[in-house]
Amino acid sequence: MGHKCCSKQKVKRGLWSPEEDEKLLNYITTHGHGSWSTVPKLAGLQRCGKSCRLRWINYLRPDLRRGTFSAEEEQIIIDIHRILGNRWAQIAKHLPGRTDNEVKNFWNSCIKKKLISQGLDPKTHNMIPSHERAGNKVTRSGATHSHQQTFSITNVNSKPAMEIKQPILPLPSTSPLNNAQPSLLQTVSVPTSTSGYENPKALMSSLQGHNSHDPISLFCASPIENTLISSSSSSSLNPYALSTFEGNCLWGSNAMPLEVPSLGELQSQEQEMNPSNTRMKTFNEAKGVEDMDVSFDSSSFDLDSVVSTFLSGSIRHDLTYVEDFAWNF
DNA sequence: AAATCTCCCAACCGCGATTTA
DNA sequence: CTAAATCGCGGTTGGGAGATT
Repeated sequence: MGHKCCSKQKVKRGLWSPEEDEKLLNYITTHGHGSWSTVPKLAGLQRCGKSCRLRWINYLRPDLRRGTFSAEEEQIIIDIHRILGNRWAQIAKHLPGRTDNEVKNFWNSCIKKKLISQGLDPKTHNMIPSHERAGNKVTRSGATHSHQQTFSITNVNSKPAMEIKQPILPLPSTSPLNNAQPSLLQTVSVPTSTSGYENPKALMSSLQGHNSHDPISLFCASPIENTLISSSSSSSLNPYALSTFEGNCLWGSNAMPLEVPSLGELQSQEQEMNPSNTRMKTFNEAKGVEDMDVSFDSSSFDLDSVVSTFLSGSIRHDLTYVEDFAWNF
């Protein structure tokens, strides 16, 4: 049975021969792929367009990196997976020259096992309770909350500061974040006057003065995150990790959801200040790096910018997070 | 040395989203 | 506006290579 998309023609399947690779490579380098469905015919291949596309993306593209993943790449995958879950394409975007397929395979064959051997649930990135760890069995539920220590961000109205005593998500002991940034485990005190939240810039300034190099704390405390968590777009996040957010961060024991501007409100503020600017800019874009496509629409929020910020903070310590966000508040 | 097992990765499949006619 | 075509993504599979028995 062939693919639906090319059921009319006879198509070859399975591994690609060097001759086929050459044909496809030659065709695309001279003509570009255009419509993938026409590529096989024009390139003289008995393959379906879908297969050609996959072969190009995963193997023939000249900008592919290939080879074993570095420790840094591995940590990036783990860090982003903790936030996004199995969003391989999104994760791969942060690893130049790597494909989603490659990242997925690497996760399934290596990282997953490594996390399990460290007693971590690869879905939630939380510790697996010892009684569930026997035989390396990883249960889908149950491991989520048990080893999470509660920390709270107190209600704006009840206390003058919020405290973050734990990283919002547990980091593996091997995480460079743990080594490089002991401040992760320190208390962060951030003035949380109402005006501070009405003016995101003020909040950012507060954060800049307090542990501004702490990605996790800022990740938790930023108005953007609060928006994410409290909006329907939270489905973009790793649902397992998200339960951690909900259980221990914003809706924890004595915590109340913070009153922060919604994304829409932030956008309109942005528009008021700079009406010609229809998009928010990421740090990368502002620096002229490849467009990361972080345009916003009314219903969803692209996590790339958050992840970029998260990563930039964990990798580069020479810039403040306020700079990294570059929200143009 | 042969048979069997295990692991890895390239490729396939199905589905939802987006684009096009 | 709608249906068809196309694209892109994530889950899964199957075969080859190396390890083990």
